[in-house]
Amino acid sequence: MPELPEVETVARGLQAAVAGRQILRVTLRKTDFIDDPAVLERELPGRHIVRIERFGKFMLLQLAHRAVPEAAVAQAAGEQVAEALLVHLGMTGHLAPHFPEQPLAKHTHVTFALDDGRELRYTDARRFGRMAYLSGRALAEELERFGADPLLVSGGEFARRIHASKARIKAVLLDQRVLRGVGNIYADESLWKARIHPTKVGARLTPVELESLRKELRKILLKAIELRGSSISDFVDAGGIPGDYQQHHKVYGREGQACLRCGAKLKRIMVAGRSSHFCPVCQPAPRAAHGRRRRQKKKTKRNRARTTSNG
DNA sequence: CTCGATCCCTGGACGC
DNA sequence: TGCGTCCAGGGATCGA
Repeated sequence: MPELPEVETVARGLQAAVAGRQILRVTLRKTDFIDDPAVLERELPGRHIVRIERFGKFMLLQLAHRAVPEAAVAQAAGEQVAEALLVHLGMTGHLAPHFPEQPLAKHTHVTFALDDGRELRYTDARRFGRMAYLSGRALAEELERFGADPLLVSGGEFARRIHASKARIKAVLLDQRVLRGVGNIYADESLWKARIHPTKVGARLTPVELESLRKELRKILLKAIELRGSSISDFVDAGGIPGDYQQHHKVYGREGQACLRCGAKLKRIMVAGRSSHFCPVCQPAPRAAHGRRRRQKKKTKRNRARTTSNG
């Protein structure tokens, strides 16, 4: 299941393989995962793929009407992208270049014919992915929906974002509006490393927990990128090669096995509709959320000045 | 704002 | 061998 490290791996592979190429033709088959198929057919032929980068769990294929010299691309890095093809791999999406004589894989739904004779093919058995051509204001607005990149976010911003949520930390980590790119595997792995129970409320994390979580999450993501992602189910990179990080999973998929830190039996529970793997000893359960009586003796009413407002 | 439930979709695991 | 059932989960959506 592609999360940040897997998408980063694919994006890097595509950057090396097809950046600079021109799209000549677009062939669509099933299209229910495409925002507006007609727009793809109308806009993409003739476009040049300037650069491919990752944005959260999306790949951004930056496009232009004419070829852009490499030096100019490097110089423009980080600037506002004018137009792009957004590709989300969902659970089973693959995007990779092929030679036209290679047989079409099952569930190939989109083919881009390139100017060097190859084809960029998108396959997605379950079609949980998404594809959209966006430009200008619409593109900017789409990208603004997402939170901070967990590799780049500062300690202050990370703390502010997590602390702003009353949801359980597992749900917060999976919320793409808070952080972009974290999915189920890396959420569980980072919580285990930081010794935080998945049902602990985000707003109740201590400063120490927040900083530990940010640093461990970052380290885990970087290590996973280095190993080209986790290949469980059927993830492979743009060159068809699986990743190796699944060998390093400490809790994900290890329900019932021994915690590698304390030996306790790892557990799995559902949080926010997703299975969550954790160590019941290393990651102690938070105190019941409703246990907020006690201590109110005679303080009675202090300041009732809480704004009921919102934002 | 946050929650759970439901849906999307197919392949793989499992039981018989 | 084959069939039915359950499960995996990112994200959208809906009602509570």
